[in-house]
Amino acid sequence: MTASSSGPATPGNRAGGGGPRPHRPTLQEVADRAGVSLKTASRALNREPHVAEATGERVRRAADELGFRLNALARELRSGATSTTAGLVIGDVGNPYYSRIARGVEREMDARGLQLITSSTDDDPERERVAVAGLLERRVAALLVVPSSEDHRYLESERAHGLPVVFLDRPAGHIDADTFVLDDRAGARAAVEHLLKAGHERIGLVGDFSRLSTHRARVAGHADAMQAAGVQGWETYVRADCHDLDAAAQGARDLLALPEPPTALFTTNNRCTTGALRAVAGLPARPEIVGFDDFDLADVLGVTVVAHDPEEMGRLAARAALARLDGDDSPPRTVVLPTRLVVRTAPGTEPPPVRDRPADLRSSGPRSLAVARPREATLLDAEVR
Amino acid sequence: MTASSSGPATPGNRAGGGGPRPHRPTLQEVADRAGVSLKTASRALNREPHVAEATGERVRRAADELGFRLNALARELRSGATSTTAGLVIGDVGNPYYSRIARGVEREMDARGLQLITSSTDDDPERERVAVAGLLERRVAALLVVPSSEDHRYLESERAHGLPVVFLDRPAGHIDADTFVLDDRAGARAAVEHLLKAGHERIGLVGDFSRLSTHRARVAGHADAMQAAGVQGWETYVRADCHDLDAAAQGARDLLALPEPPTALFTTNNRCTTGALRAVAGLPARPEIVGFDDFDLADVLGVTVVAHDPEEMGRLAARAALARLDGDDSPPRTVVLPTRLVVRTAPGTEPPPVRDRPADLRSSGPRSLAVARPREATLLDAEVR
DNA sequence: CTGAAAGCGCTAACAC
DNA sequence: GTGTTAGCGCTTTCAG
Repeated sequence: MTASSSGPATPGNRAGGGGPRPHRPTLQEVADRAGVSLKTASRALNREPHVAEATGERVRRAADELGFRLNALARELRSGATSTTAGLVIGDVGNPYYSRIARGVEREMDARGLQLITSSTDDDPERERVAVAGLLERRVAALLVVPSSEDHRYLESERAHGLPVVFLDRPAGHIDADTFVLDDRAGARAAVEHLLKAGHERIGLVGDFSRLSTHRARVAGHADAMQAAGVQGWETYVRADCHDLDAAAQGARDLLALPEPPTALFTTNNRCTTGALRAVAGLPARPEIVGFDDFDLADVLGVTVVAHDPEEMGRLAARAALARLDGDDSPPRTVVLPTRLVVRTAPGTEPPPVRDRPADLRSSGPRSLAVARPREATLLDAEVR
Repeated sequence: MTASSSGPATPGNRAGGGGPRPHRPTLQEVADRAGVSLKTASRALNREPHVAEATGERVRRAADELGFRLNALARELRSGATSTTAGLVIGDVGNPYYSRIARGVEREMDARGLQLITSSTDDDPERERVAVAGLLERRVAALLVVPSSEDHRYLESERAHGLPVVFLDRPAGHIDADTFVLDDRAGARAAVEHLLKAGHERIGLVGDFSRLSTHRARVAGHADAMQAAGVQGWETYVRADCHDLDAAAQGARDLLALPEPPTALFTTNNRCTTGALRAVAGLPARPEIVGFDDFDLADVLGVTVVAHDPEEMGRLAARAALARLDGDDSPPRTVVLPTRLVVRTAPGTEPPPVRDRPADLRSSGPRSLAVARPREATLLDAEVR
């Protein structure tokens, strides 16, 4: 897409030229104009007590006339070690999953008067490092991170210096800090058990980067279900490293092109689900799809999903960080948030017949509203394949 | 959703208690430890020239040992009027439309070394005011705003003080500043003409808050098409103020419950489209839907949309802001980005027969890749209903 | 190549 | 209720 514009662009002289950049008024100038001391002006503008009504009014008028704004940089430098910002490092704000996390975090921080600086890393460990460094220099009051890297020892000293550090979505490496994750393994297991109960045996898996712990945990859950059902050779049907829609669609197509193609797919996140749905759209024999992550049109499309609430995860993580700021010095905890299998039927599609399965499988139906058990970072252990 | 956690929360003493908050090392301490002056330490850590290799190395080692981080607040306070942050004010990061804008802005700012502070306003003018004030105090290097309020004169003095201010998605009020908007009116007109050409006459409209200029412009485009086709009484089929999915679904249901229900719907943004799709899912006679904004599963669902690229809009706006920072002092411009009608057919659905329409209508088909014409904020004039 | 002094804009701590 | 003094942590300026 291109666009026309109604004015020619001037090359521009580097380093903040651009016409006369007028002077920004300082507090001292406001004070002078109002005929008071610097400190009185400060008090008036910060609406501190012990300022006469008339004086305060005069100062505020002077400030308005000058177009004055308090300088938060100076205020925060002077009055403490941390700024009134919080930092959030995620994979990609453009991805609905992360953007809902961001929304939840933002709401809580906003309620506390903190503005949120968000950085997307595209799940690149190096970019995570750079983003975090920037936030630390900026003296954020709290730091929330969806880890891409494997080792977060570099944040240990920050924690020791009193910075609240909270991890989301994936456990951090080699650091003992507050962490909020989903019950990836149980959620995935429930999804695959659902497909097994519906009579499927050749169940394909389309997943994200294999280096991501969430991916590994979800594959582990898939394996749990398959092994419990006594299904062999499921590893053939696993396609990982599908990080975008096209890769996911291709992964799904590859699976369906196998000599004995899968009759169902488990897609391990929202992008994989969308990609797979594209791949199977219009196919005569559309395989059944169960996806991890709920999405807006899943009900319309009748797609069964492993649902959870990313915004809530963001809120909880933010609240934990704020509690630390308020002096909570209890030991770091890992909170495992439950998932919920939401079974849906494609419109105009008869649900496939449910074949009888062994009892051990039948007993473990959808984990509706399962209560999370605390688990200490065991998700990292999910080593499968 | 609830979750259990593995540790009790302590109420916490206000104001940054939380165990012994150790001292954060300063540059002076690093310098002392390395046995150099403060200024030499500064030069070494900022990798400025004129520092002996050995000296630099010694300083950086001392910094590492102390866990030192430069303080961006202090640096930026000392070295200029603006920080290395940029501000973005949008409706809701959790909404894919805005989050893609945010992504585009973030990419450009990141390339320039600016971190992005994002605030969601829920399209509330008062919250816009508060968010902007916070960003200004923080001395953001540039400010990008999706306007919720009607009057942005309060930003004129900031612009005069040299702050690049750019508006996105909707024109600002009473201020002459760079603006990037969509060709809402033409896009809407193309959408409705498409439906008219397909033989529909009773075309419902489900839209957002009527106070939003984008809504008004899209209704105007709807009106353009209806009037050109000589269709009367279309106003009966307009439902506005559907700001969330439920409201949109309800709006669609209301329309379909009319004595003479519409046979097609034009939904004026992604939320309205999703809501309407929910409302019509499973209906025996599903009305045809054309939506403003493309979305991930539109192809799978076979929904015709008015497509455009929010991320690109974000990038362009960010680039314009950065150009101003680099001294571009050309007159403010308004860039109208084109939309593109993407026609899709629902899977398993025969496209409805195309009735013959008057020639004036046939001549104005889908505006595929229409080139935008510059327009000076005329979108605000879209007064319909 | 290195250092000493000054001060960015504001608030803390104490006067008065 | 108001003013004075000092200084947050760093970079700038100017000397060596």
